[in-house]
Amino acid sequence: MIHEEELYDLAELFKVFGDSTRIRILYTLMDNEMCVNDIAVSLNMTQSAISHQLRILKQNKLVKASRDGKSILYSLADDHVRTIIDQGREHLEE
Amino acid sequence: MIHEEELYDLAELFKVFGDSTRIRILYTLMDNEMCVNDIAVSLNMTQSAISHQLRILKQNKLVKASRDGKSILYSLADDHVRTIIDQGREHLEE
DNA sequence: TTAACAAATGAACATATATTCATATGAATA
DNA sequence: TATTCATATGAATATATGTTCATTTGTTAA
Repeated sequence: MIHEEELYDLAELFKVFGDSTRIRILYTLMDNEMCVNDIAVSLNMTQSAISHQLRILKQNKLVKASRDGKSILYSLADDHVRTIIDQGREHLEE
Repeated sequence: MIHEEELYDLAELFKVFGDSTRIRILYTLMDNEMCVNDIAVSLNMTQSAISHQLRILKQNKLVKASRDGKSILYSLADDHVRTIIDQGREHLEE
């Protein structure tokens, strides 16, 4: 049984996955952790745009950050990210 | 390996789940199939708003429709809907 | 065949949100 | 400690999208 409030939280969570920039960031981080600027270069977007989206991903506990010298390395927070993406892919494959 | 285009499709799919009205509709349909008006009453929304959202859900193959007398019954298209929602819930539970 | 009714549609509006641009922040290292 | 550099932030703008309202569509049942 799901409560009304939980459904809103669920929608919020999926909304985070429902943006191409964010999901490309998540995909980029699937292989290895990366710093903000490298992600920006990799996705051919500005540092600012990536930083804004990383904040949302971090708020929703989909990525985590750790400092490495001057840079901050981002990586996937846990395996749910992969699982949720995989389920989505399975749905699309039909 | 995921292609760029597939990532856009994934974002589109999750965008569908990322709206509270749509996810409430999906949740409502988890128990049993329902007609448009009953969904509207159940969620305390207009028939039009529900119909608009059902169209998006149908386009993305998350629900399917079948006629029953004057009404049209909607139901979940397949088990991926449940699985994706369940994965989202698991993430939230932490 | 036609009246009635449920659902679908389209335009308009309001709101949410992604990106840009300029700038601030803050930790590292010289 | 001062400077440098990567990242974060805030305001502004443009765009996307959800709901409403009025109306149309299309099927059922009389």
